[in-house]
Amino acid sequence: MTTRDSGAHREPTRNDVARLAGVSTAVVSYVVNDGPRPVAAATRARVLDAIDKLGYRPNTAARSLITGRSGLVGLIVPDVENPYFAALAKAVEIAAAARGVRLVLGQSLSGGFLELLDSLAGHQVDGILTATLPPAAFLTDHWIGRVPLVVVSLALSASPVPVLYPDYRAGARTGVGHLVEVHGRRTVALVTGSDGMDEREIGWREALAVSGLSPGPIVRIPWSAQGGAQGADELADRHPEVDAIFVTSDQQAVGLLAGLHRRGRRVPDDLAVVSFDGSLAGEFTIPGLTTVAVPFADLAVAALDALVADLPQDRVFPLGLVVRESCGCGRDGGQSTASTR
Amino acid sequence: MTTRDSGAHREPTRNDVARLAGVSTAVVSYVVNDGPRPVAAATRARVLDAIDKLGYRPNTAARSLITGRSGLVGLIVPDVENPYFAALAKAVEIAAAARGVRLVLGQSLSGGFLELLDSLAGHQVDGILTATLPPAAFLTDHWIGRVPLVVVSLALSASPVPVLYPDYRAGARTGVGHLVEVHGRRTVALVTGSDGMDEREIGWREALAVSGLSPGPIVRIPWSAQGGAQGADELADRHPEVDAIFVTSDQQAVGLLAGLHRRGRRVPDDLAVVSFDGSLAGEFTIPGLTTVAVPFADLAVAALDALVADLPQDRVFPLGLVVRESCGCGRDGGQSTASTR
DNA sequence: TTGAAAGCGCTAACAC
DNA sequence: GTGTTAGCGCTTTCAA
Repeated sequence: MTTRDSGAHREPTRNDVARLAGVSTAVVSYVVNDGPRPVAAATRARVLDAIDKLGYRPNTAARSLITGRSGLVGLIVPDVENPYFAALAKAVEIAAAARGVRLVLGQSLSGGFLELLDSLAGHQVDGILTATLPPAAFLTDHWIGRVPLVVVSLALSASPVPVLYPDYRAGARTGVGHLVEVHGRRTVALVTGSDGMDEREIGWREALAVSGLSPGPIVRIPWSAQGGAQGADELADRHPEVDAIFVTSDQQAVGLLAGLHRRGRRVPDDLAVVSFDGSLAGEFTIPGLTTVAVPFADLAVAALDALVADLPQDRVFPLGLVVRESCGCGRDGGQSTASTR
Repeated sequence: MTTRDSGAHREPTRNDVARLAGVSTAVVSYVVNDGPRPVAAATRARVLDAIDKLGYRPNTAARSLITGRSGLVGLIVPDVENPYFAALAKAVEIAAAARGVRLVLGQSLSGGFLELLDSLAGHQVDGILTATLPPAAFLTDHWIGRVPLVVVSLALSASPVPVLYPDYRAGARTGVGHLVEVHGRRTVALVTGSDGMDEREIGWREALAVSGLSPGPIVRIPWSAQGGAQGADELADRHPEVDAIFVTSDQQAVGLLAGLHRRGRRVPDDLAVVSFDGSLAGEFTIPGLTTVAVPFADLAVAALDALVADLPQDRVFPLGLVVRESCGCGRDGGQSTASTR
């Protein structure tokens, strides 16, 4: 019933393989790593055979000790259960797997950010992706020159490490523009998780300004569905004039939709809603959530590239608009897409 | 702007620390590991000081080479973006972090299960938790005696490795029982992702039998929100007599709710719905989803225990009922809980 | 209480 | 094409 027979099965090593194949250990390495020296076909076959017989599996810890590379990358997110970070983690894991790299996951909710970094670095990860904002002082003082670090999905300016993120500003413009131009909404509220002016807020202002509209009310709430529900209450109570809402995350939108429903405000008839993320959370809401979609896969691939190639440049990614019903588009509007402008 | 100055900063090693502190490398180990030999307070202070000055961080790969333990555990899930597995991954990461262990995440969607296992084992993980069902032959033939493996959240019988899972059967009984006993529903359909009789189906049958009811229709759909929407169509089209639904996952329930809404069936008035999981997905649906809740945290802690202690026993965990509105309980029913019977 | 040294499994010169 | 061998950074036995 138990899994480990405590030592009964010592894992076979390169030595065992060499012995069984009747070759030197170096040759085993050459075969396993496909280099750096050539190996005769017959020899290679013998080695492969021995590997198979023994069930030999290279010890990456030992390899890592020499090469300095572990084939591990760290990903730090606040909370994987959050649909946004779940989508990100999924994409990063896929991109990493495609490179033969494994993902070490760390949640910043379960420990200090710095401890997490140290722990990951101690495990010899080849690099760390963080979607949690590192302490500002930390970035400049402590980390430079250590494990490659890339900040992903956070719009940091003047960062000492590479930063890759969706174009929050253009994305917000797209979403709000849709509300205004396609659906003719005039008073677009912003329901945001940010506690200060951020890129999405700027985009929201810009889209409104382009159409000669002034900004609607701003409702600041936590980055959660719960927060969205609060936002619905605040809007219903204090801003009856609002005819559309741009909300900064799908998760907040889910709570917002539920809250508006409870308050008897109909979406999209009374209030049109456009959200931000393109996560699974908004796929089957009632009504379906129109959302500005982050290109998770592209972001993940590029972030990993930045990590392994150690590319210095920041990158910004264009977003698409996933049109469902909450904006006022009919069911037949389907899931069409328009990219950010 | 870049992170790594290519060799400019060699990571300090135990040797550097020893030299700076004027002690032998062994002493550094004693200090770092707090054993196995005692160290004089003054010496320890010098070592600690040197560690701090140098920013020394033990290389776990090297340590792992000797000790055979890496401080890494693998977690295999089909897809982290799925709210159920996201909840599981979150709980496991938290439980692991509490033990000073890091989580290596593998998604079985992005590669073969066996390759994933081999890859994780190659990285010297101390054990592997899998929420993806391993190939049956594999479990018996290939793995025993290798890295400790624990199957989590899958009800396998007669497994050669430890299996930990929520009590699907009793959980289903609780959910269906609530529909029947509290809300007096008589025709309870089962909307399930399983393609054969599973524990949840048995529980559903049992709960119905207890009340002298015969099983309602069974609708088999994929484990996705999309699948739930299909289920709603099938129910609306072919089973108008149904007055309640027990659905096997929150994610399916989300799609089901949306589908029923689209078809004009009111929940809970026309149809009461109880789901299974207790994930975030059902928290802000319209109406709020009543769901049988998996104790993710307990499961995660126990699974890790099983892994490190190499405990042979299977374990089954009781579930609670999170009561919201989809079952017919009023809003004031609140989020009360009842445990599985 | 401290130090010297063997060696964990592997890679990659370097020699043949 | 293949073999020999010096370490990678670390733990731990054994001796001092």
